[in-house]
Amino acid sequence: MEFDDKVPIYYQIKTVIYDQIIAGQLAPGDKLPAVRQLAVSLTVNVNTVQRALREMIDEGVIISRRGRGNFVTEDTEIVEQLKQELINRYLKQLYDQLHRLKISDSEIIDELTAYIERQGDSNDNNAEN
Amino acid sequence: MEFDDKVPIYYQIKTVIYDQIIAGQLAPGDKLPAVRQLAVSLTVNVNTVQRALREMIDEGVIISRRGRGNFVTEDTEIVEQLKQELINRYLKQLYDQLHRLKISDSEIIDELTAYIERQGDSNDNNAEN
DNA sequence: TATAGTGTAATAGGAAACTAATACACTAGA
DNA sequence: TCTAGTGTATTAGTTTCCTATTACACTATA
Repeated sequence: MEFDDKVPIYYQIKTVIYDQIIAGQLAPGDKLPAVRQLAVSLTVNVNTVQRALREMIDEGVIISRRGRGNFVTEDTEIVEQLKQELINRYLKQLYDQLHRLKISDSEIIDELTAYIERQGDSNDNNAEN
Repeated sequence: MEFDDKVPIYYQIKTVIYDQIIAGQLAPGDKLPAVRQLAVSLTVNVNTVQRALREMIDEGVIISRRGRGNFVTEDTEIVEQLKQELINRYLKQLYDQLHRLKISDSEIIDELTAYIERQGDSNDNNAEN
């Protein structure tokens, strides 16, 4: 997999897995691929995968069962909270970035709308989950 | 200044200065603070400032005059291009992030609108530059 | 009970970012 | 011409992230 060299790999792995959980590709209770398997498919060291998992386990999103595997929590409350937190983080990021450029609230929405009109043609209908 | 420990400091410095140029706090032709001064005010090493400047110089946004200082380019075309590039980069980032969560185009706009309604009260009118 | 599959831990080494310190090169002005 | 203010370069040392390797602990099952 390709990584952004400006951000720690372990952190990007965390993002990828969280995205999959929220997008539903990993449902509550699902077993994750084995750490050694993840390491191979991400072309990364096991320790790096482990570091990402460590944080997700500490946050309660992933449940680790020694000898069995890692699982997505069955607590849908936690998953929902994670989703809201991520959405909010992403929105805040954009809002702050554009505000620093002295772009007004209404312009921000206009810009995003225009961007989606431009780029979003082929993806206007893929949110049926 | 506070930095995000997930991103190299030199890169964040670059972002701050670009933001100031686009927001107009640094106009075309303006002289930047001396590198040693910047290092102090950012509580960072001179070399780190220099690394950020190096990239901006290479990109043509900053003009370096040995013995005199660093200046914002007077080529407003370059500044305008930079602005469009940054806006697009930020928008793409949000769009990709939310799409990975399987959020549809229209929902993205709804979410952003709601976010601004929530958070934007105190800043609804600060884009008069 | 042996073995394969799983998570976890620890050590050593390399690369990138950052700091610290020093020196050099150029410019402007007293 | 001297000096202060500026950008630039170099070297050495620290920290964080990442890799590689090896070992250990637990679980399920043949």
